[in-house]
Amino acid sequence: MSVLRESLDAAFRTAGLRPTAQRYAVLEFLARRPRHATAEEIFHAVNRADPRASRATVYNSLRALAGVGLAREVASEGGAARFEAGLQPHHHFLCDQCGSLEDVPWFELPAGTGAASLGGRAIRGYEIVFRGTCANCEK
Amino acid sequence: MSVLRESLDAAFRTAGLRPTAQRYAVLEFLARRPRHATAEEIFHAVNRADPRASRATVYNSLRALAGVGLAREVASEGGAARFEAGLQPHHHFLCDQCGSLEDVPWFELPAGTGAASLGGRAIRGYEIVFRGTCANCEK
DNA sequence: GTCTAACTTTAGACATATTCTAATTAGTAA
DNA sequence: TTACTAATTAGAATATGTCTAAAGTTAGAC
Ligand SMILES: [Mn+2]
Ligand SMILES: [Mn+2]
Ligand SMILES: [Zn+2]
Ligand SMILES: [Zn+2]
Repeated sequence: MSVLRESLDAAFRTAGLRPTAQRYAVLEFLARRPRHATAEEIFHAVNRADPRASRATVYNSLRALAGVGLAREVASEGGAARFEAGLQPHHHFLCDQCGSLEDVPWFELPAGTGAASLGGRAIRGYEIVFRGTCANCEK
Repeated sequence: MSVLRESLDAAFRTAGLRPTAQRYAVLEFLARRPRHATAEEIFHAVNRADPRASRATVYNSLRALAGVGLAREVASEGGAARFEAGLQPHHHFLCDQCGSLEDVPWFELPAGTGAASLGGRAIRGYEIVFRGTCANCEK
C-alpha cells in the first residue's frame, strides 16, 4: 500500500468517513493533479483504471470529501462546478479575457480588517477572488 | 416616464446598449431587489406584468448588462447562477449551514496587501468571500 | 415619416450539469 | 459469519443554460 494511500486512509478515519475505493480514487486524483477539476474530468480520470466510479459516486464522494474538509468546491462563474483538494488555503484569480481560474498564494487579511462589517456571524474562513487580465492575456 | 426608467435609459445610452423593454425590466428588477436572484426568479418576476421576456432574453439581457457593468454574476457554489445590479462593490458571506449568500459592506484591502503574489497580472478588482455561520443559524 | 441595416426577441429544441431512485454491493463491529 | 448500515450503481429525471431561424424592434439616413 502506497504512502499516499496510507495517509489518505488516516485522513478518512480521522474524519469519520468510510474509506472506499471510489473515494480514494477521487481524492487521490485531486491531490495529484493540477487543480480545479470538473466532476466530468474526475469521472473520466478515475475510470481510466479500475475501480470504476459512477457519475453519482463522483458527486457523492466530492460532497463527502468537502463535508470533512478534504476537498472543496471553488466558487466560480458559469459552467460546471470545479473542485480541488482542500489542502492549503489560497486565493483565486479569474481572468476576464480567457476565463482561466488561477491560484494565488495565501496571505492573511491584516488583523481586524473589516471586522466591523461582520457582526453577528461566526467567520470560519475567507478567500479573496481577484479579477483582471492574466499574465498570458496581458502579453 | 418614471425617474428610475430615465436613469436606466441614460445608463443604457452611456453604455452603448440599445434600451429595450426587456432589458429595462431585468435591470429594474435587480435594482429594486437587494438580492441575489437566479435567472429563473428574474424570468418569473419580469413576466408577472407585461412585457414578457423569454428565458433566452433573460440570459441575453443579463449577459449584456454584465458586459457593461450594470449587473454582475456573483461567484457562487453549486446550483443556478445568481445575479445582482452592479451598483456598489461589496463583499459576500456564505453560510455553511443554510447556504444563504449575504452582502458584506465594502472595505478596501490595505494598500499593497498581497501585491507580491500577483505579479504579471493586471488586477481590475477583487472581492472577499467569507464563510461561516450566519447570524440566523448562529442562534 | 419612410426606408434599410443591424440588433434583439422569441419559442422551443438542444446541450450540459447535477440529483434522484431502487436494487445491489461493500464496510463495520459483534 | 452474520446483521446492520452506508455506499455504489445505471440510468431516469430534473435543473440549468445555449442555440436556431423566423419575426419584431431600434437607429440613423434620407
Ligand atoms: Mn485553487
Ligand atoms: Mn451581493
Ligand atoms: Zn487570460
Ligand atoms: Zn445560515
